[in-house]
Amino acid sequence: MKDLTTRQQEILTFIEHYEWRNGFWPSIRDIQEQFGFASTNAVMGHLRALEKKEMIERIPGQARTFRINRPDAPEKTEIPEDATEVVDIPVMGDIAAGYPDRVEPAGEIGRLQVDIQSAGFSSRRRSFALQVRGESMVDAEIYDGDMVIIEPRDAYDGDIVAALIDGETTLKRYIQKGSEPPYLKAENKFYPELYPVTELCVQGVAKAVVRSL
Amino acid sequence: MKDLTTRQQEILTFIEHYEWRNGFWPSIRDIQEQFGFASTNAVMGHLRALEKKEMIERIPGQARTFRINRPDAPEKTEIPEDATEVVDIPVMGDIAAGYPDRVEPAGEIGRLQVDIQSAGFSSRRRSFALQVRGESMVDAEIYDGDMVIIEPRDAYDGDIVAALIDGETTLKRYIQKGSEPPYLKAENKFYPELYPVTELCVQGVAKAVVRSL
DNA sequence: CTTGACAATGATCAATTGTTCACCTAAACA
DNA sequence: TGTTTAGGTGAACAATTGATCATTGTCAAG
Repeated sequence: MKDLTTRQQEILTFIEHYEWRNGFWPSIRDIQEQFGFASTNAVMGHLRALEKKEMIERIPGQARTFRINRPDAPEKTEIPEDATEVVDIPVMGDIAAGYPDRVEPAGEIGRLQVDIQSAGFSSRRRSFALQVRGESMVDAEIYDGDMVIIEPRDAYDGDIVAALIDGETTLKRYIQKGSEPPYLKAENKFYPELYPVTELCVQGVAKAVVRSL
Repeated sequence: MKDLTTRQQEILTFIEHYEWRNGFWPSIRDIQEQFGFASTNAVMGHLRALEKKEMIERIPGQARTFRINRPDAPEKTEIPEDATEVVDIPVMGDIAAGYPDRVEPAGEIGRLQVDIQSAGFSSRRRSFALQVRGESMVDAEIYDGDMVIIEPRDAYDGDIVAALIDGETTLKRYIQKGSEPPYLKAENKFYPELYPVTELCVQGVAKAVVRSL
């Protein structure tokens, strides 16, 4: 929290508090009412400011769609004093690092606990884990049976991603040069590159690999 | 999960999954698109069914306002094997069990860990805790300094509630007989009953009391 | 004295989004 | 055979809700 004016801080707090109490985000007019503004535009101004300062994200034109950028969690009051910071991540299924696959089933099949420092990924984002099947990423040191931790977001060139390609999911490196259409590349010379026929939809970017020994 | 048809289960799963991935709830048309329905009404039918079966709650007319009634959590895979199930609840301030009070400050001032079985409250709802000040609830075995765990929801007659009455908050028993206007009652004969002048707004229902010994 | 960030009014517009009406099919049921 | 339940189409409607225009005022910095 740097550079926020009092009002902006108040608005941000209200938005977070509202979500926490209600389970969904407030509308512009909910905020307006809370602060007694006579115009929705007062809220809009503050939201724009908060967005410019990267405290929140929104989806233009869509109702009640906020995302709060917590500046890498104030790391709560660490009551579970036992160890280093550990996050508890749901395992959502498995994913093929090989040839593309049926769409992985939704739903949680287990949980994985990861030490946050050693895994090298930071925030309490909505990450999830997938178990890798196949050998197509071995040159990137990702082996059959490993767990990859996926952070849902857009990919940049070179990221390793979980992607939906032509209706099937797979774990591959994401390649996008200039304005050319992106494609997927295996990290194993025995596997081919994958060019999407109809669609290529990135589900998330791999942030860490966990291997149980 | 009882009595849900396949379709209804699919819809419910999608809604939960969408929230988990995006941080906000889907619109009707988001769901429609996902399942390839030609009409939003197909979704409406299922939502009505899910609501009748009390799997979800919604706020009529408002956008993206879901609430999922998890049938008392499948109590996840208990990886933290150390003890009995413990929940970690934020302490949001204190509350007067006495005469009504200034509005309690927003924001977390500490954390409380509670054994879930012994506290007798179940789900991972959005509960929070408040520290009690005052003696007005002593006949209900709630004493000065106790922590009450509040579950945000509407109150029924007889519930002990954290309520905002005429702009001030207090912890009292909520009385509503028939269609008469509700009022608040202390559990201590030396304290009067409280009838709202302008407003009576229930902030949540007390589900448990925790007393550190 | 002007510039610029911050805060807000008031009115209006347009898109998103929930809701409803009428009507249809197929399976299950009694 | 009629009836109910689940699942769906298609069109239209209206409320919610986000976005934008023009304007006003304050206050501190240059």
